[in-house]
Amino acid sequence: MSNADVTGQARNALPSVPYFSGLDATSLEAVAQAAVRREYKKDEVVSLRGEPCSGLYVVEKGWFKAVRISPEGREQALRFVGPGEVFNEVGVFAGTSNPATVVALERGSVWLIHEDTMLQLLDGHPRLVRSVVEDLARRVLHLASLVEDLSLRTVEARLARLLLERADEAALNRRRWATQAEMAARLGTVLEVLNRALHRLVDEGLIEVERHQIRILDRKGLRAKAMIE
Amino acid sequence: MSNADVTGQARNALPSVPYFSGLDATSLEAVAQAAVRREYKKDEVVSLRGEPCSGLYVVEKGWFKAVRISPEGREQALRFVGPGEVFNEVGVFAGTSNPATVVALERGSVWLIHEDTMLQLLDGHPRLVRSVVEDLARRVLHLASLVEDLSLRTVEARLARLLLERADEAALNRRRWATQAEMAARLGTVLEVLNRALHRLVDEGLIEVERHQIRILDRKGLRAKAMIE
DNA sequence: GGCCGCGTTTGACAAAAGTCGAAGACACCT
DNA sequence: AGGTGTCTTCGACTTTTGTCAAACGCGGCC
Repeated sequence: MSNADVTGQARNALPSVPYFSGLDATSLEAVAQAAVRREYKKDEVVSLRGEPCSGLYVVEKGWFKAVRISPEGREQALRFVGPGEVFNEVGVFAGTSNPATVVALERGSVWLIHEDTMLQLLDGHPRLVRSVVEDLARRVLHLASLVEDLSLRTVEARLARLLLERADEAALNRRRWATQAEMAARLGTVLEVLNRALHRLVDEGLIEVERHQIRILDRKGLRAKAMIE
Repeated sequence: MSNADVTGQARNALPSVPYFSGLDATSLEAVAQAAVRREYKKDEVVSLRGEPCSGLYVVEKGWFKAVRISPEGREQALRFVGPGEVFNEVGVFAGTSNPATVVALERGSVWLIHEDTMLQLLDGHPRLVRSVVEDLARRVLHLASLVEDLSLRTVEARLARLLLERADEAALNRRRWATQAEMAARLGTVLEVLNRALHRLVDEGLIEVERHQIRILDRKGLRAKAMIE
């Protein structure tokens, strides 16, 4: 594929990304010119924590996770990122190395934009500034809740919260990669503990677990477990 | 004290705050006009988590802590804030309610700036934008490390890290309000657990605890405990 | 169909963290 | 100097979480 084709693809894909929605045609073109496409297979590492900042990533296709890993190999997921979302912003805007290790959960692709491009773009693009600032503020909010969860709630309560939060209607459809091990990493615990917590909720009749979905039977009961308020 | 006097004070104090260092005279004047001064006694609540966003706070004097509190009353400190620093930015820039409860650790004072003032200021002030964006990115970084700590490290390892991080030279001077209970809240545990961890480090000859300072005897040993790398 | 691999489930156990109750030490106030 | 309240220290105990090892189930592949 020629260079021009790739830029054309970028020109096509980027405007629909919420992050860049406020950009004028000229700037979008500049970003599209500067964007590089990358593809990843399941479990491939996109960026490694501590490495020199590689730039801003925009997800085109597939899902990715950002994690911190302990010396012993335990994993804490910081976030999961899907199509249209952006990651590694923190490294770019704090001017530091990559803030987390990012791994592909399935086959997927991203656009990589060099940090200088982003930093320059910040001047004179008020709508982009708003996007960036709001995005960062929301990330702080999300991490603060994660801290609160880890520090003040049991695994069971965290699980109940997760289920309530992510279940539209009465059921939560699990993606192919959303195994119990991934859920455990998200909640900051291990597979076995999560599994037991899940079954305790089943035994109490609050949820029902099936092949690729979890059904919520008793929202009120879950809320009590979640220790909301 | 008259209104003019108060504004004069603000005009005097704000330019030395790093956050506002990039602002031109006209904008600084606008901020000074809009700033309200507040005083707090020890343990007074400055802003309450979940309440409508009260604006951006700039610390003039004293120390404050931002915390999340569980229904049972356990406390997780998110950060400690001192003179020249800013808090509640996240509520302002995410457009949400107050992200955390903030309490005065000692007698102190702040300047309160209404959120609209800040949001308007963002347009056309590139240096302020840089400050804000970098500040938020650093806050994300800090919380990510806190998450990593809580999830992947024992209390003892967290304590060792805290000591290494905050001990300039070989000693760490504790402020009057830095009791073991506050340290415990910072590390996400309770008084007794922290106390025991502290004494384990003493017994192993890594540190020495005195009235208002902690002396580090063996940096290398501490680093091993901290599980760095 | 039978084998293989991944994800799930289970039990027994170990370790870390949290709770309760109480006593000691110290700093500050009168 | 004595008393009071906060901060610190300690012991015994409970609960929660993590580890290890093994079996099970289901789907895809030869």
